[in-house]
Parts: sequence; C-alpha cells; structure tokens
Amino acid sequence: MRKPDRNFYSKSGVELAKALLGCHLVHSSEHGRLIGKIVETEAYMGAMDKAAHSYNNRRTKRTEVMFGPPGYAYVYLIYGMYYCANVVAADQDIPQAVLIRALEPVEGMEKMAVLRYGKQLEECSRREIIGLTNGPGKLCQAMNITGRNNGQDLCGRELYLLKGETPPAEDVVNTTRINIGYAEEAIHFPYRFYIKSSPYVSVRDRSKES
DNA sequence: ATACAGATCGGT
DNA sequence: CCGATCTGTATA
Repeated sequence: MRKPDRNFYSKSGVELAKALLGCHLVHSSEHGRLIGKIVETEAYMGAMDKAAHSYNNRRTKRTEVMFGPPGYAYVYLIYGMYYCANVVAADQDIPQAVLIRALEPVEGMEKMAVLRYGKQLEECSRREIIGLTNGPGKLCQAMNITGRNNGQDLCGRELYLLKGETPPAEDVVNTTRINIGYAEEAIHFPYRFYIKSSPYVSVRDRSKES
C-alpha cells in the first residue's frame, strides 16, 4: 500500500468520501504506530451545504484549513469533549472535507484499548472492541488524534493515509448523514458512504441494505 | 460582554 | 432521552 500524492485529494468531497473507503489511516505518535481501515465517511460540501462548518463560505479561524489545499487534516473539538477528524478535499478556496466516521483497527489495537478505556484489550468485551472505533469521536480517541493534529499534511510523516483496495460497489452503501437535523434540505443529501460488510459502521441504514 | 448551539458519547 | 463540557460564532 502506498501513500497517495496531493493529486489524490484533489477531487470533490463526495468523490473523495468514496475513494477513502478501504484506505488505511496511520498515526505515528509517541504511542507507536496506530492504523485503522476507513469503513465510513461523510462529505461536507462547503458553500451549498447547510450541514458544513464552511456553509456559505464561512471563513473563520476554525474553518481556515478547509480553504487551503487538499490533503490536510481538519480536526475540531465537538461538544467540548470529543475530536472529529476530516480530510480536506477539493482545491484551494473550495472548502470541502470528508469526515472519517468509522475505522476497523488494523495495527496497535492493544494501545487503542488503553487510549479508549484505560485497560488491556484482553479485558475488553466484544461490544467494547467494536466500540473502539465505530464513531468519529471514538476513533479519534483510539487513534490519539487531537487538536494538535489540526492542519497537518496527510502527505507528511505523522498522520497520513495509505491507499487500500477499493471495496466492490455492491458492498458500499450510500445514504444520508448523521446528526445534522438542523441542516434543512441538506438533511436529505446522500453524502454518507459505508462498507456494508464491516461490523464497525457507526449507524446502519437497513433500508439501503439488501 | 453575553448567549447559545453543536458533524458525540455514555449512561438511564 | 439527557447531561457533560467548552469552543466558535453571532449579536448587541
């Protein structure tokens, strides 16, 4: 598996959200190397998307990274307690991004258990093991991703991606996004993608699964 | 200066 | 379903 170049990220949020499924997210930190396979993503499409922080091209200190070049990390604090990790998409001045909503642990699972629950992996229940990375806040805790990672270059050496195998189309579900009830018409935009066969998906849409 | 809501999570 | 917990953002 290879680290994609900048050009890989230079596509629309929706296109990148699809392309990220199956890729590995790697965090090389003081805790060692932590790796997860991306199994659920959501696109945030900027100017026309009422669910996006960058809706109407709102440009603030927080949203600034999204206005920069693609392939950088946008990490923000939500509800004063959890971090969410995004990959900046599209080109300079087009503030689109992809939220990573779920991972499957690939490497460093023992460290993930300590980071999430403060205990050893062997002591974790089946439910806790799924709960390691099946949500945007959870995966940041497990991967030790914090505000410190905001603005980091994913073409760099600390936080980066490895291009994986694209899942077959029949295993990919395309549906609406989670927890954006305030976003009016954007509630219905089909900007969420997930790998149906993965047990780590955060919220399933049974009506779109066959 | 102040008010308020939120791309979440865990427990009830 | 509620509360935790706090920052970004808007309004005055």
